[in-house]
Amino acid sequence: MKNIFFSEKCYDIVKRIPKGKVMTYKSVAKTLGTNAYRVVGNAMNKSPGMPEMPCHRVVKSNGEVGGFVHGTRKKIEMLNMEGVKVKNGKVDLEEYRYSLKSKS
DNA sequence: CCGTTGACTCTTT
DNA sequence: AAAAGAGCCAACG
Repeated sequence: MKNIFFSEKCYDIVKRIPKGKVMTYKSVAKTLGTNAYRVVGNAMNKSPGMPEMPCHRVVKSNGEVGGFVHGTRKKIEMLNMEGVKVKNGKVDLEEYRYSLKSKS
């Protein structure tokens, strides 16, 4: 039993997203066993900036990139560099959506 | 305990 | 299709 903040769990999940894949805020929250998609976003925003923190691989459910500290546009370019093709500011979730069980 | 805050999501107009 | 409203829930003061 780990008594860590919800945010910490989010970071753990996000860090597990493989390159070239993306996860929606909702999926991350679901993986953590809750529907607090908002808290996931908040957690990313207040992200400590730890290394290997691909917060840019977390997107909205409708495929939009969402927000980013350096700007949404920057995030899109990063995703493209990772191999995720972003069309008109959107990601093909059908192709890049990634699922992960938060089994310890 | 209560109110505010959010890088969200879904439904209705 | 685009906009507005309602709903979701942890962290903070």
